[in-house]
Amino acid sequence: MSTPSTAPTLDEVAQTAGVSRSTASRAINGGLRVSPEAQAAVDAAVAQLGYTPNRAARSLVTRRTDSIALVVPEPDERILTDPFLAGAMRGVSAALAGTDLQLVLLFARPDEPVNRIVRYLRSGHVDGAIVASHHREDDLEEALLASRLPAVFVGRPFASTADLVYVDVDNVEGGRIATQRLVDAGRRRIATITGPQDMTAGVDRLTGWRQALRAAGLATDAVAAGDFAVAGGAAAMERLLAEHPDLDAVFAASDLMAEGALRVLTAHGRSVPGDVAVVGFDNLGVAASTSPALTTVQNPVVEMVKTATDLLLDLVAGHVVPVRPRIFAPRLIDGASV
Amino acid sequence: MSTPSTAPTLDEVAQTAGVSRSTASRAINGGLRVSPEAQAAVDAAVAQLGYTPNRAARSLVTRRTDSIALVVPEPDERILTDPFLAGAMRGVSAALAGTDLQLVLLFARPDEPVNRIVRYLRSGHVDGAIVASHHREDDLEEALLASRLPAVFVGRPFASTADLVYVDVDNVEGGRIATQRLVDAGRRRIATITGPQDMTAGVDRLTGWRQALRAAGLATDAVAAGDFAVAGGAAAMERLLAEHPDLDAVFAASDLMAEGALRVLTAHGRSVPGDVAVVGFDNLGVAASTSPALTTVQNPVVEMVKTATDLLLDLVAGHVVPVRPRIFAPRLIDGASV
DNA sequence: TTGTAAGCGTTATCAA
DNA sequence: TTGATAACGCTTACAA
Repeated sequence: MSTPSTAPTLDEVAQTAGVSRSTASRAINGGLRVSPEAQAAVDAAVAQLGYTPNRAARSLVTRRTDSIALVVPEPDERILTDPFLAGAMRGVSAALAGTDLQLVLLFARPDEPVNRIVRYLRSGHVDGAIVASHHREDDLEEALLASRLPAVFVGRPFASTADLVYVDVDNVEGGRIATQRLVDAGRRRIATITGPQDMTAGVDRLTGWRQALRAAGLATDAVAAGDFAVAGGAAAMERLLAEHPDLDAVFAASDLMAEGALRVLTAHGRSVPGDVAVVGFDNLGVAASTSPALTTVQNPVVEMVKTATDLLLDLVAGHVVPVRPRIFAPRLIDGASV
Repeated sequence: MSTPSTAPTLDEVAQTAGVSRSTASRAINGGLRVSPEAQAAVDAAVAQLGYTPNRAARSLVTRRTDSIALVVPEPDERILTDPFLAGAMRGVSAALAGTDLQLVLLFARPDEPVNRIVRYLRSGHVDGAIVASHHREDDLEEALLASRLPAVFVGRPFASTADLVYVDVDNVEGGRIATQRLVDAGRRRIATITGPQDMTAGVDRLTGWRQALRAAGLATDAVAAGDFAVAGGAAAMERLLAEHPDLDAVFAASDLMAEGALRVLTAHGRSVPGDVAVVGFDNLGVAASTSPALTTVQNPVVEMVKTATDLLLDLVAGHVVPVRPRIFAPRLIDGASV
């Protein structure tokens, strides 16, 4: 009669404890309205049998899964090694530390229809979702909105912003203060290496760069497209040097790209900051370890994502959450590259 | 009567399609033994209602969840930005691409009892688990073994190896060929920067280094402990230079540590490879972008994890999988640092 | 090929 | 405080 291959059920716990299934259930879930004796008996039975509640059965009736998703675009090298994603994971993880919620990481593979992810999200596997660093063509936004699943975006979405809850750093302002720093340092030929233009962070930081230059009456034609990664930054720097050999400063929209730019500048015999000043963006570990250390803009990813998670938990709990962006202020971090 | 707030159920689909619930179920799950007409009617109903099966209900009866876990030690900066984890994710993701299985990333937080993770794994949320880069004190090994959940380890576990399925690269051999390369290049004072000694990869690579040096009759006393990360590698290099100023080569047990070492060497005015030759380990993107590019050892993480995932899927399917390690051969990659 | 009916393991309602 | 009992939404023999 001993079949240890099957996991123990609530019924067996109840039987072992000598109480009814309902009492056992109550004892296990907080122990409200259950006598000390019954509680003790159930606790003992649980320990003895090594009982673990079956989540499927539980969530079938409670309609909760006690896990939330972090949706990330594609599982490629660039995304996965970007400190932004690392920060996002740490933020979620930190926000979930107190609770007994689990984090589920979902990759929205670019080669598959977005509705695969949406189907997964809708099928009741998670109570809510945090969507990070999505691209324009994703249109996860409408799909999620339509699904009515509690969701919070990290980074301003392209569309439907009126109905979506999101957190973000003020990327325009970030680009502006980064560039202003270069202007203040007396630089006059200031280039930029942009982020992907299908992400709002890429677009906004470029806008900030432009604003600062216009305000200073400087030219805004030295632009090279990057992809937030090191190699892309290096390639962009090569192009900039070829097309604008007179440049005396560069604002790179990510520290990784700035790192690539530094290498290229060094290889071309341009000293930093002597010949060319460089400002990056993110300050997520990379900036401090380049040489020279980068002057950069603080991107408070961990705090942002922590906030996003807290918001999501509120939504999941059914609380009313005002639908307005939570915008974090960027802050200039001084390094030795300006 | 229209309550769009509740998700449509199989019953509604069946009703709309004019068939029984079982026929609807069959049509949705592969369509075996269902007439073309019924199939068409069900398909239409599904589309019209936007039906998604409730996973909890389904897995309650099938006892499958169609998702597998990737268990990673702690969500700290070091782990998250390590290309190893990125490679692992890509490997799992690639292996899962054909299937409709989902990847669930789980962090085994170090400050919490390991049985939290085990409880989660046991509670029926996933069909199996891949455990990557675990530490000695984790004792996830016994816990998982006891839980009878299908599991495959990436990286040789410390204990119970007889009963565990795992994949790994031959780290001893990797450390050996890396060091042999330095010996062959005529280096005689060869130091090493080790990985964490609570991980088998760290221990084994050090063993390989020692083997090569002993075989060559060289001293094995220039050892500095690192942590696989850049900063740790840099600190270790500083110590090595202080204690063994005569060293002419370094084997770093990871490319990230090698990168840190390169910086320190440069800062101390030691040329690479002129004064000091350097060999790293991993070749997961970092090696190619340092200057000089690193000579390193290929760590086939993506393939390894892909294999691990395939094994796991076999286990989950109930196939008999021989319990023996799958060991991948390391390969020396030539850079310009030797 | 189709439908009936019996669960899967929980939680929640309600009377005792 | 406790214990029957009825869901929750689905799959799957089994019978038709």
